[in-house]
Amino acid sequence: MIEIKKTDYFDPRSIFECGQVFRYLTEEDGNYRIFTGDKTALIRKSAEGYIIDCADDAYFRRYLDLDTDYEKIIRRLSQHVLLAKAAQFGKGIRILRQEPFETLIGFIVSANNHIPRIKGILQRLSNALGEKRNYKGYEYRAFPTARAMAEKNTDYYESQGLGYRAKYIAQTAKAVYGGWDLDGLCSLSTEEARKELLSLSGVGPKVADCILLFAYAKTDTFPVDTWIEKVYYDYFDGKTLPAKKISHYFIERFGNLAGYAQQYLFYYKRELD
DNA sequence: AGCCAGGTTTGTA
DNA sequence: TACAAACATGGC
Repeated sequence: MIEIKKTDYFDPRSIFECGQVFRYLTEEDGNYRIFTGDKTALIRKSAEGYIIDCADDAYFRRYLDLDTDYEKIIRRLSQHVLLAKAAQFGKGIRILRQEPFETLIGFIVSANNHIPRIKGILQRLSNALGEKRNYKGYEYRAFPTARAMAEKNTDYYESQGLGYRAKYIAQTAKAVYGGWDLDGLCSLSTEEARKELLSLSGVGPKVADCILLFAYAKTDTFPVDTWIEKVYYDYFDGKTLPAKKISHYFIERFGNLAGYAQQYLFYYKRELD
């Protein structure tokens, strides 16, 4: 169990609804039930702030990025007028450190897809292929292992409603099970790790950047999707630019804070439009 | 009813 | 290298 004192810089709604993660449930009382790998936790409000009910404090402390100083990050980003506004709006966000394989599969599924549907697909896959787990009487499924996913073929994933992504998922799961070294990316530079990820089926520039940011905490990345394109058009330049150049534009300005900037801008745009 | 989604792949010049 | 079309599905 982890206790978090009331602070501006931890808000479950912002953290889980900001688009970085797809495996969580909101409960009627406003609690968040979260899943990562084969673990679960319940985040609930308390008089002093929040309680993280979980079996492994050290794991969730890292997962929730509790040892990073977000006040400092926001102060630095706030030199830019729009980012000051966006960061103020999303100040409760924390960039999760998610499981690499789960993040990889999740963001392949995310391509050209709606967030509610992505969540549904990942839940279905977990229910079908994930191992049963139990925490304090709460039954749930782990995210499927690479092995479990590699045992299924394209046809299976099509039957699960993955559409044309079925092939990418089948191929990439087999690659990882066959020894493609996800863990090895930790020790690579952002640029090198990105290049490696791009060799996987279904992983293009945007998905690679999301994996680097949300699983490896490589914050010198700036994933560009349709929403961020709108942000750039509406607030920065008044014209469209290729995704690669938009990404470059923000990384030049914000360096290793670019990833945080991206999340604040994404959340701001998506919630306010 | 139709648009569109946290894009990638494939084909073409 | 750069750009366009094709791509499955279902939530809204």
